[in-house]
Amino acid sequence: MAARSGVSFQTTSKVLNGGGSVSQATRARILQSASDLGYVPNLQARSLVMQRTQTVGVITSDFGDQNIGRFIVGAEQEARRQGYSVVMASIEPEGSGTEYALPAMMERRVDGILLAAPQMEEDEALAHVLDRSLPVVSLYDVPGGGVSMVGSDDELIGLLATRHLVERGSRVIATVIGKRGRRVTESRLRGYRTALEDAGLRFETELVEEGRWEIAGAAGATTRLFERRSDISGVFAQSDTMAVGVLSALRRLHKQVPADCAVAGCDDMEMAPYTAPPLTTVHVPFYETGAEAMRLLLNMIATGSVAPSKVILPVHLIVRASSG
Amino acid sequence: MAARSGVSFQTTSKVLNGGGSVSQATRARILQSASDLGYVPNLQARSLVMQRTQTVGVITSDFGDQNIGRFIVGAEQEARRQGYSVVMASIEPEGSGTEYALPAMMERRVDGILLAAPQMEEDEALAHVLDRSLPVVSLYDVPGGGVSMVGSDDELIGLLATRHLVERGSRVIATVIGKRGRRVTESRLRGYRTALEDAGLRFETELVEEGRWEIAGAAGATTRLFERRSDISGVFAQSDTMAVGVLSALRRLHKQVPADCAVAGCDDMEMAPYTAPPLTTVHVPFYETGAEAMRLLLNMIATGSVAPSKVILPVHLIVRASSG
DNA sequence: TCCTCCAAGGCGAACGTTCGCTTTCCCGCG
DNA sequence: CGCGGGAAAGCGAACGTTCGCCTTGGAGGA
Repeated sequence: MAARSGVSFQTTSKVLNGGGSVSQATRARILQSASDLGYVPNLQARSLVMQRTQTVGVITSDFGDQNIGRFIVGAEQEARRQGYSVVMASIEPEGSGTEYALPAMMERRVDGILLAAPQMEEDEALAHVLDRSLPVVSLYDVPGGGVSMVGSDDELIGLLATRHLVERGSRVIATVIGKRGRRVTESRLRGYRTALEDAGLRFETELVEEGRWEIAGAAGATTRLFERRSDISGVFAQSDTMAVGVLSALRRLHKQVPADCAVAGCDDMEMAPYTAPPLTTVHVPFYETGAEAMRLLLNMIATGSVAPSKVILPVHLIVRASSG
Repeated sequence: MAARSGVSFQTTSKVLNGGGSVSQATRARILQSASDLGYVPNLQARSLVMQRTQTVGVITSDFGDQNIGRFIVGAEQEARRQGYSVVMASIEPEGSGTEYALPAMMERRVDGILLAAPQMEEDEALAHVLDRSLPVVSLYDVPGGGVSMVGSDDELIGLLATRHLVERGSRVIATVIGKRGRRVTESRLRGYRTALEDAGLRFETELVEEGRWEIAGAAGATTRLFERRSDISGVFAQSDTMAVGVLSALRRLHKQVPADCAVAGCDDMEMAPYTAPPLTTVHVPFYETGAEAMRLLLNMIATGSVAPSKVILPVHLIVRASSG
């Protein structure tokens, strides 16, 4: 292409990204032959010399999951707006990511990494790997800290939902929780407990059942709860997906919602207004969280800073018929 | 690192990817200092000389969408299994992808592209851009053809669902369709029509309403359908998501499902067994479709072939309470 | 007339690899 | 003792860029 317009290839480079001084005539000539020949710049070569790839890595557990999907849409769109591309790696639910995803990202020389996989909380090796002065933002807790985080106040989420159930008159309130031991689970559980105690109600472990974030799991958990205690008049599910399982189990038990038992979830999934009955929930801004996380990451990349920070996005209660 | 173990960097290359002949002693020495120094190979440089990036591009409309999310999980996992990374670009619902996503992929010199965005059907410029002898597989129709496709038989999907409604005794069967003009929509509609005519029922345009793939849209469509015809006793929704909207609207109209009106959807989303009542649907193997598409793409890359082919994956009816 | 200056463009190096060839050295054989 | 051969390692080039610096040539001023 340089040959075709009769100049050195360095001059074409000057034209294509604005630097140097080139006369109007040759500039036009180069641009012309570039489009004639269908020239496509090679980002590999460019980033080899520039030492930056304009690419960020996103490590995620499962974008089949609605919430994580929305995180990622937000993140990807923000990256695109700022001229970055996104390389994705999803890791198995049990996998740590340390052994595959992270090395793959490093080999590709990504400029930064966005972590969107809850199971990385449990990966102790992670903190060690991440010390490499590469900007990293996570949507979940990371062992050892030192990594920036963007998320919502999970304790507040549990508190808002449970307090609402209390205020509408439920006195025996159960909760279906996610995976035990995970930070999200424990925080939301703490909020639930605080709301109960604020209202002078006792926290009882027999009112807590594990649904493992699954619909079927939540349905089973609900059945078990009612086997133990038939006087339950409110259930807080730690996700809307699980709330669907709760509603389904309550139908099978011939409980009227909300007359016999109110239900509240959290996350505010797309279908929440269309469940039977429509689901009371706490809205969590997944899309915004993803976008904000990416914004933070790109900012760290631009400024070269690696100082960890923490951003908390607001949540709010949405009351619908399942508790109204 | 070469310096540290006292050999030329070319020799280290031989060690690291098995070629050439290197003595045990130096091999060990090199491996040792590689791990000491935390050496990470640079894929940019490698692919610059190798002329292949071990990366495929995935262009998608929205992984917030459950179905597309599952496509992509399948595709990503298959890519990973074969040692490929995935670069993602999502395009706006109205956007064509031609102006942003494709150039971005070409600049990154991906080895192949997987198209997972239904709106690309409408992009006439696309066929032109794709002629570049790069392997491409699409999950949706692409104008101009010449691109490999993996998907399901959408006409059969419409046929199975509608025929089931006929067989269970519904005589006036309406359908809530996706976005008009899109191939999926038209194919599923054709299946619906065929099933009706096979049973000697008339196809009536007043029994067809557009839900635009949205829950709210489907709820509105259902309301409009019943305003026109109160004798509808069966509804086929072109997606399970829309079926949720249909069920929600029927509740508001105080119609019993399935007694007054049966409902069937398609896609078999995760929540289908937990709607009220559980949803009859046609299972579509999204995960497998994504995996199969990626398998086909990587195979085209490996063999250097660009001959378009077409793979159709099987679907089957799942009967649940909404029609049972 | 000669010097200076600036615009336009060229040149060489570097980024981190792979690959094909060449060189070195030692060993065994005739 | 000389020679061939093979294992081990080095060397140079190439991939497609960016960047800093150098060269050229013409215009303008003293």
